[in-house]
Amino acid sequence: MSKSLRATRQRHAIKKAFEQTGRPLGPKEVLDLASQEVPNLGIATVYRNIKTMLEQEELETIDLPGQPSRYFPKQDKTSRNRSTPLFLCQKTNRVYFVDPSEIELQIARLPSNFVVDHSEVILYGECTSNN
Amino acid sequence: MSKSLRATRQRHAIKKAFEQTGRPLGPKEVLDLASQEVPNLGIATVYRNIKTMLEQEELETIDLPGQPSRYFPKQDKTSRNRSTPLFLCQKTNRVYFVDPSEIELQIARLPSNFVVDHSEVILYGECTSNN
DNA sequence: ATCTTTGCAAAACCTTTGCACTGCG
DNA sequence: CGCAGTGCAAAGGTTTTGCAAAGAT
Repeated sequence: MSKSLRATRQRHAIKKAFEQTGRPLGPKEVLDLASQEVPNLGIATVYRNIKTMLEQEELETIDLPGQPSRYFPKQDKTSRNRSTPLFLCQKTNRVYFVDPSEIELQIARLPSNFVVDHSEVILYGECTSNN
Repeated sequence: MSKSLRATRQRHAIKKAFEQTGRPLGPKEVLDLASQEVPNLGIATVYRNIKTMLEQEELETIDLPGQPSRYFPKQDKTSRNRSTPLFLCQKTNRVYFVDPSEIELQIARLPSNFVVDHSEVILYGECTSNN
């Protein structure tokens, strides 16, 4: 049984931030966005809500090498899996999802004692324009 | 020309720590190991030396999603290939370098406002035997 | 003697926690 | 009301920086 959650302005604003941007957000990004709606929102509240939403499996963690964790609303389990390619804009430090069908990864011969379970592709570059 | 570096006990102990373990180390691990040789070694000195060694390309950064940065002695200073694929054994948590020639990554069409600089491929799986 | 390097402490970050207060149910 | 949730400030944890002193060349 999941524990009772109350509908607060803060929680609503935080969810809205995730839903409206469509890309993984870090706690500070969430704070900035949600603060527009709830001015005195505290960063601790953001952290606590992210933690709760992770426990509820409403969010998933998006980790990139050398980067602090970001979070994103969990999709329908079929629509996206953990090997979705990611694009990190090195200018804005924003992360975007890349259409997996645009990426082809081929693995030839690895040493026979290596068995691959899954893989991850991360693109680094720059995004122009785009608010 | 590279800037002049002095041979200090601290720097020597830090290099030795990397060379003797043969695996990527984090700053705290380096401190613990090198402190055996230089008791009053400070963590700031470790950070500064790692930074210097990175600039000298004596070390390279090994970053994996969701894990703190570790550092590893660079074998070949001429091949500064930051997109070498990595294999993470999920059983031993060890990282191996994968021969890039065994990996082929093709990127079809991205949104026109995304320009890719470089990419990273991480394979997750298991390695058997191979101490 | 010069000038890099060090140790220490403080600062700068990021994330978590304690606590009294707010406000949902 | 009762108690989950919040804001604030303080506390941890990690990495960086300022500065006087140590030490390599």
